[in-house]
Amino acid sequence: MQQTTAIHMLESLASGIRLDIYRLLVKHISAGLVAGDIAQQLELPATNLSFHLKNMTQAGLLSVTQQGRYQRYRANLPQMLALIGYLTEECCGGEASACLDFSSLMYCAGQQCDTPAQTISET
Amino acid sequence: MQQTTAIHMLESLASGIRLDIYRLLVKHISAGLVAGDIAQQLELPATNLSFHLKNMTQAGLLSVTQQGRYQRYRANLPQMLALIGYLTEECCGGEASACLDFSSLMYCAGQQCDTPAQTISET
DNA sequence: GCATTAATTCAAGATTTGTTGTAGTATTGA
DNA sequence: TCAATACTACAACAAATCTTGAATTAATGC
Repeated sequence: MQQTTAIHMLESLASGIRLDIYRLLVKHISAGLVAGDIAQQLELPATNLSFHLKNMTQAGLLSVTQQGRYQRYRANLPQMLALIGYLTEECCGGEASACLDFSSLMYCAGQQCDTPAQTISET
Repeated sequence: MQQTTAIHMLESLASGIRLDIYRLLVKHISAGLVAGDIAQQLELPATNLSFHLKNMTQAGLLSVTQQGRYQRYRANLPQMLALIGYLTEECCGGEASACLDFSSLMYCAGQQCDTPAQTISET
């Protein structure tokens, strides 16, 4: 990963609204959400949401597919994994796995999930 | 992790200089580096480096220990892991490990490494 | 064709951020 | 005590970012 790519991703995520958008889309990793749904769930004006969605898409955080007049957004998890790899590169002199401990974390990565995430329960 | 904490970490990392600092300190995960060494390796004026180190420390990305008149900085990897957990929370409806694939990544996490990283070879 | 809905683009103002130079604090060693 | 070193704090200007409202494009259904 290039440095500029990482910066764009981090800049994009470093905003309360965009962080909410990203985390919401991670919860709906397989199906994604259309812009209107996101606007409704996060109570954002369409104009402002559109600004942030464009920002995140250009940063590579999200992918978009058009469905008629709807735009369906999804979190780009492989790209997030690449960012994490960039951030932790060359740790322990290249022997990264030497001090790895992810057991207590709740992740979801690799390719898209095959198990659809339909249960929405954000407080 | 609170949202404000995550934002501060991401804001802090979303800068070319601070990203370089962080990655450099990840390479020296166990021993860390004093401010002067960082300034020398990244060719930064002391004033500017100090500004960024303070920013990163306040964001929780780095830890500092005083050694005489030197300040030794280290990357706070557990905090980075917490951030990653926050970003990927509730993926796949809570069944995060269902679609996990970290095999191709180079990580270093958990507590500090026990194997010192002395080999410095940034191009 | 025409009205409606979904989403984006554009311009403008307020806020925030980054860099630099100067000054200041604190530790070291003679 | 004095000078040198390591690092930090402050002020100020230039640059980038966020939000909002009005206008625009595109797809749908009658």
